[in-house]
Amino acid sequence: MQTDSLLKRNGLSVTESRKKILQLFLEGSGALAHGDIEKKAGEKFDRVTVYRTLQTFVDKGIIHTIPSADNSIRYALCKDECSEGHHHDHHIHFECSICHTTYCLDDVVTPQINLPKGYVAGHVEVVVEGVCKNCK
Amino acid sequence: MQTDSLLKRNGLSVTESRKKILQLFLEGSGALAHGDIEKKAGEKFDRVTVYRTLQTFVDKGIIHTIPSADNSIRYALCKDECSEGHHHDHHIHFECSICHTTYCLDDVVTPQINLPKGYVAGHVEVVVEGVCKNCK
DNA sequence: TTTCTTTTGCAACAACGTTGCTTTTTTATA
DNA sequence: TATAAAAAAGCAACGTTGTTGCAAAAGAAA
Repeated sequence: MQTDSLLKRNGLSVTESRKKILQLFLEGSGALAHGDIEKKAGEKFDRVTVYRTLQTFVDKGIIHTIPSADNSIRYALCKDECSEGHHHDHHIHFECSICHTTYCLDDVVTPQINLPKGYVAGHVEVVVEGVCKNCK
Repeated sequence: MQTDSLLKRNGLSVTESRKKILQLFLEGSGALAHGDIEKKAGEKFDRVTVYRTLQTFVDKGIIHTIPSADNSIRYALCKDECSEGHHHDHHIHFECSICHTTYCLDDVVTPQINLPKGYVAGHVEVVVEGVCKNCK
């Protein structure tokens, strides 16, 4: 099973909730917010478990967070380069203003930004809002 | 008074709370989260008033929101080009990972992003995380 | 000043997120 | 495969954040 090996590879014990939540990320195309997961998991798990599982996955580099301007952080699967305590999500994110799906555009890398003197750049987040290919 | 005319120019009645909150934005350099405002306004206003005032300011194009990955939207003053229902904040934002101040870098415009076929870009948000000039 | 309109504050509530602790599940090991 | 140790889940309780309806207060207009 795909989920089992992914969990084991990251040094996590294999539990029902972790498998289920990971499955949701693997089968869906878009990013998921905490609320989406609670709904899709079908009242099967406690809210607390969902919070803790998401946190664990972020810590292990299995998923990453996507910033938003509406106070609802979304999460999406990381590609292979991520590992514990070290995210490498150099791609940009796209939010469809019609269907509200959030996509990781893995092939579009974040641009180089020229900052004013004195500022040192670390991580760059780019979120593009617009209309996705399914909603045109 | 600066605040009064700014409010009037935007068709808003001049009230104590609006003046005070606007003042906070005018005198500070960084962006403010709802919580910051509640603290700085010194228990003078009801939480609800702060929420409603911020919403009103956003609607009128006086302030704009800055997305974040930590569930705490920040707000900052718009430049003159913004108006009701029409924000023009084409600048990028910078979050210092040491002092946690969020700056609007008004002179750095958002880059052009090449999206995959089928995606139509609307607004582009760029948030750079790093070390600011005061914390180096 | 008086009237009308807008905004504020309050109360109540709903959603979101966290923590400590007990029970259950998973893992490791015999 | 049975058992002990470790890890995770569930539960309850709580604090914070954000929303709504309505009465009281403040601001605008005349």
